[in-house]
Amino acid sequence: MRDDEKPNLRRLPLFREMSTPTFDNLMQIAYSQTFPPQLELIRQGEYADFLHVIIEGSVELHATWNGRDTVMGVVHPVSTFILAACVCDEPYLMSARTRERSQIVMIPAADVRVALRRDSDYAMAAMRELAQGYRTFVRYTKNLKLRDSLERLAAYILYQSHKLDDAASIMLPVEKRHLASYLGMTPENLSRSIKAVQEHGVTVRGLQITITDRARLAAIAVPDPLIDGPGKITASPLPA
Amino acid sequence: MRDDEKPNLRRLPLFREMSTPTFDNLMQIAYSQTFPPQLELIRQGEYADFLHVIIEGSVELHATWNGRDTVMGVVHPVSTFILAACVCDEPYLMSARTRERSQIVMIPAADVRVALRRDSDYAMAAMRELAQGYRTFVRYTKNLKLRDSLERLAAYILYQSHKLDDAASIMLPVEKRHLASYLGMTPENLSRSIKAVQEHGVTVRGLQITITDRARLAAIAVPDPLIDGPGKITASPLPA
DNA sequence: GGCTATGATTGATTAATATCAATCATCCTG
DNA sequence: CAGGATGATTGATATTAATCAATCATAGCC
Repeated sequence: MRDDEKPNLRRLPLFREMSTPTFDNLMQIAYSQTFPPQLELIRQGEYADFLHVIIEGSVELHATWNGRDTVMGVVHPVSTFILAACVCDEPYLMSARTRERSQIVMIPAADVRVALRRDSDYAMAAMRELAQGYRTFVRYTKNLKLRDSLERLAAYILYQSHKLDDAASIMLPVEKRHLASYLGMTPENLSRSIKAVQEHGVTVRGLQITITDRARLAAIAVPDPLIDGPGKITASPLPA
Repeated sequence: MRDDEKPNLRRLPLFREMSTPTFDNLMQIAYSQTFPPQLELIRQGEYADFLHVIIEGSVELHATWNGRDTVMGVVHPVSTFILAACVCDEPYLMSARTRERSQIVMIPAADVRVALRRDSDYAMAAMRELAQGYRTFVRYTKNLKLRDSLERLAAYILYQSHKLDDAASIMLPVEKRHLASYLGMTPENLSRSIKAVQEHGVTVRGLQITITDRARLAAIAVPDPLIDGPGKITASPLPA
């Protein structure tokens, strides 16, 4: 991989605190690659060969069973994914595909495990990353189990706005049918929920959503940091 | 805490590989307590004061929002819970209550964090525990999003049997309404699903469930280790 | 510009699940 | 043993969400 890409990685929480020799060693065997859109990077069930770090673009995590498919999350730069599978040396539980042209750094999982054993600061960072990821998933599950679909949409809008300093207007970062799947509903249902939520302090035009009455929207969403997350402080990590 | 309780803890993956001084030090400040049934040990939103280890009994993890409540999991001996909150030094995302009279060892979270920094083997073990817990939650979420309620019940029965060496007959380990909540449905709905599943290779009397035709049941459940877990190999860890 | 592919929306319908109300077991207790 | 609590079940109904089918935008693209 190119030298000018390394500082980006070095800034990541997972790599920030590791020793320089360990980092340089990992970087020598890591390689960087740019993938076209819609490419399946990882298929669930395969063994974890590489820790992936997304540098540019975005990657969607999804899961399949018995012919059905659901979006589990989206990973944005700069963060790692499928750390858990690498640590456990077990099969991936989710698949991953690029949503757009994306640059990914891949580090062989075996080398990651060696580095973890050798560098305790690195292990601490990995531990924190996994703990964050664990909590992200607990919140996601609470959202699914405790809110119905209209409430989930309202909370999603409110949270997206909150991440942007409570901006009144936001653009949906993904196609609507992918958002629908992520929120645990069908595209048709999302369409109707979008119509319904416009009775509660929101106007929608295409992918642009404007909050006209935050209090009314919040009355539906009942935002809660124990579900929606801490706000604009950190990027959400999503290992696997 | 009593000396004769320590070997039980020492056997835990999380404590097995740590150095003896670190372990002894932690044990000096840890204390063991027996709680009555139905006692709220942890309330979601509070800050993580203690890492909890369950020695005897069982503990239910649940989550609350806007007056609704849902069961997120059950923890059995010997395992830890709410590790993630301790590691992150952030509020608990779930509440925990004893299901029966239970013995719990509590280790101050601050001391756990110190021990993690000092003992890299301990950090490695915590990392693995968190990775396992993360994966457990990914599977749980996949189950909720990809299967409908009858399929979830069928998979649950099949998996409980599988954990007991494919025993033909199992006893439900929890009250039905708690199982219903865990499986993401109402008690009434579980009742009807139990009736429905008896058309597919199962007979139920009270809490006892007998599989009469495994293939027929599997045709509904479509068991998958990427959702249901690895089988009878390990106890499922559930930190937080 | 018209054509085509893709995704979004809408309407009609069905299926799944929740809710409400009542009854039925079961167990515990006095 | 009767009475009372608790949880399970059942039936009727309402709500929610999924499915099916069609239409509608939009964005390339020739």
